[in-house]
Amino acid sequence: MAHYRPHLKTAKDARAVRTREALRNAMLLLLTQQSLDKITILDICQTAGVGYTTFFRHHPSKESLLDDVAADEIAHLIGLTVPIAVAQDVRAAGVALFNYVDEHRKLWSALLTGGAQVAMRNEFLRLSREIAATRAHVNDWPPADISTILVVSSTVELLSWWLQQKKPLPIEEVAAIYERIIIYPHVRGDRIPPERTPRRPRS
Amino acid sequence: MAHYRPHLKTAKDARAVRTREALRNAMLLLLTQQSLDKITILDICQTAGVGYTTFFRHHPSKESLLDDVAADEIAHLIGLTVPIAVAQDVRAAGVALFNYVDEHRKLWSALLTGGAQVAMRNEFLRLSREIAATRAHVNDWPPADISTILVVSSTVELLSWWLQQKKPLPIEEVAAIYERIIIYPHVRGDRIPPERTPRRPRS
Amino acid sequence: MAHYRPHLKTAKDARAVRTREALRNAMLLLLTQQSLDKITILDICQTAGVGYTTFFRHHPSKESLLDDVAADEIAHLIGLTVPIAVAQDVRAAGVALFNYVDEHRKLWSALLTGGAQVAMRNEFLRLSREIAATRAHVNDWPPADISTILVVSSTVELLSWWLQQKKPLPIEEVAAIYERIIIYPHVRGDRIPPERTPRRPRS
Amino acid sequence: MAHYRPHLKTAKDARAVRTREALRNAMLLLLTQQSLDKITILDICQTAGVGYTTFFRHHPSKESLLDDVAADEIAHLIGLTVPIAVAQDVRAAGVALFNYVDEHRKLWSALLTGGAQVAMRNEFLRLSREIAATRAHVNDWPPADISTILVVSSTVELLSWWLQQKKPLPIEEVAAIYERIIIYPHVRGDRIPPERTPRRPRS
DNA sequence: CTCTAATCGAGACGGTACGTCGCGTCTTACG
DNA sequence: CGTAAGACGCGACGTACCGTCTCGATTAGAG
Repeated sequence: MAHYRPHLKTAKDARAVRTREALRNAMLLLLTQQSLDKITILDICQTAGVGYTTFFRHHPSKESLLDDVAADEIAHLIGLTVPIAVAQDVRAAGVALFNYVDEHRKLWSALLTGGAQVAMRNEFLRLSREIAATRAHVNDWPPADISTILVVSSTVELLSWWLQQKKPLPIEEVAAIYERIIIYPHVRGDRIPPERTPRRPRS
Repeated sequence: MAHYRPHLKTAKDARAVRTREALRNAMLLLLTQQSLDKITILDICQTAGVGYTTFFRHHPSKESLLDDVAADEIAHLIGLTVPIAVAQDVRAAGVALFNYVDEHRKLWSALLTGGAQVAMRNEFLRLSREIAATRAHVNDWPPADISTILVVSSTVELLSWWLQQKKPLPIEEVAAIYERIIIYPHVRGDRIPPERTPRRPRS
Repeated sequence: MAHYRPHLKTAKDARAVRTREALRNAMLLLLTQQSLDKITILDICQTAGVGYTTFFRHHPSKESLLDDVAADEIAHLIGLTVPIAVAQDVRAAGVALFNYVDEHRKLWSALLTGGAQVAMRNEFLRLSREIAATRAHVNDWPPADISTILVVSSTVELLSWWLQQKKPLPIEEVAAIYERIIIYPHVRGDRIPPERTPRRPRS
Repeated sequence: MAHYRPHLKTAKDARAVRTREALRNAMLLLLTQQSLDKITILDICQTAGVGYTTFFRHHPSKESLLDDVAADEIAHLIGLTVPIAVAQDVRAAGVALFNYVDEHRKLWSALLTGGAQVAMRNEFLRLSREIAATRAHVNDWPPADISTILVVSSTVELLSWWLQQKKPLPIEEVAAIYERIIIYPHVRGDRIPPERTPRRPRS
């Protein structure tokens, strides 16, 4: 967690805990209403019923607070899907992913459609890279880093799009998109060197 | 009026043209040095040798100037690739795309790696949607809009990544990624309904 | 007259004359609506139906235009009253003064109650000093200059006040104030002891 | 809120008090050097060693600061003279007035000859009207309001003139002008026949 | 159960950038 | 080819928000 801890011994002070909670809720509430960079620290404090200075006792910036809110969630999400994906069941991983987001739809709507999408993408990417670094690369093509980038950014885009739909696609369908469009092209076997790739797939 | 918009009939006033050009160049120069939101309107004006107020006679905001710079370029890029892609030659379209960007590497580095990536993605998306709206959808799955979003955002991510590499991949290779990872999953014929998709491609 | 003459040969150009007239009228109109320093040159030009640049062909500043409007009027006013006052008939001078202003009430209201009062006071003072300089001082006490200042500023204040009254005092009465309160203390020549003056002129 | 008004309860905050004092002093210093409307808010802040924004936390405008500076002084001045004048000793009131101004010559020079004369006249008039409203009118002629206006504006003119003289008149003399020319015509109570007043004090 | 020290709220402060307005100059296009 | 339109540089304004700081009130733990 990236937040600033004013005094180590007060980290579990009841008041401090309450303040932190209020700040997180305020951030989430405001994210449902306006874009991250339209939200001012003063807004957050007033929404949270917390003094302006107090904010800085806990976070050096808005982004830090957002990370505080988001990091846990993202870590959870990743922890939910990666193991399944590793076990080669991409379809099940996708379903788990969208199920989880659906169950916390309000939270994720705030995080992904409320103007924090870019920050979320970056945090997501950061965590994903950490995980990717610990694992052997099953494929050397495409290069690992661009794969991570494309998977993460596309996943975020898909989630964001899905959450914004008035009549969202059934989980089955969006998970299929996730699997077929986003993940599948990357995990496909290494049998097709680009230069031998047929120009038109179906020919 | 919020800002003074030069009259249409003076749009070809030599001074105004010169000023606009200076602003565009200044923006591009500054984008190579720092992120968009670190760039100050005053910075732009001083770089361009233009009065602060004059900026607002041409643009209501930095973003507007960036759009002005970017829209032409993006339109050009799209105009370069779409026709080829329509002609079913995705590989050639990719090569044309990366060739063009490579030939204007400095400009595109500024636009994509200088902190304006998000704005570029949005402008790109806007233009792409306009084009998509004019064309019949060859596939109804995945839904057209998410396809557009994923293609555009992934393309921007790939370009951005490619431009940032110290030793960039050869155009052939990056075009292959573009074709195989980004485009191909969307244009693939209806021969592989999701439910029949083998869970493990190589099995 | 203090205005800037762009081209000597155009001084009597019909168009130039028309423009000057339009500017003067616009100034007077605007003075009835707002204070002098709220009036912008652009306001004047638009009201006059004259190009912005054109203003500066005739006047270097708003104040110059105001002087142009006012100087003649003030000179006229002074020319009307001074001779009578010199002839020792202060009462008649006052009546003449207020009669003239009353006959041009609209103009003078603009000049004195429309926010140009200070400028008018200064212009009035300037002209009065010129006249005072040409005349022998009948009294050496109080010092001539402060007498001029007090008479001019008080006269302007009285006129301004009178013009702003919803139910203005009859000319007879205001002329009495002018005579008894403003002029008399300065020209006092012992012949009219103030205590014999009826407190209310008509009594 | 247009500008931030420090809360009443913080009115005695040491920092705020220090800032206000610095602003007042800066205003007075600058008034000795240039006209009020040549003085920039930035000038004031830099002279006071105060942040630009901070100015607006205390005053909505330069004029407001000037009033702040002036109101106390004017109130003091009025408080000094009115009681004596009420006690019918106009001469003593005048002497007290000019004595006080003389003792704070630097301050009053700034206020009256530094380009703030009009603002001072208005503030003076405002306060005088408040006082006049509380008192019975000894005379019904001339009308009370024009009397107040003439006395105030003439007093301000006289003070301003006096302070600008290279060789100022002795207090005795200027107080005589004040009494004979400005006050006497209004309070005329028959007891001090003007013709007995020495035309030149020393004669 | 008080007294002292920490911690909180409130917000004053210096600062940077913004977008606006008006001025007076200077260039340009048009009749 | 002169004149009216208006683009321009400039400087001041007033606002918003930032992050730091000072202050007074509240509270908690030590005596």
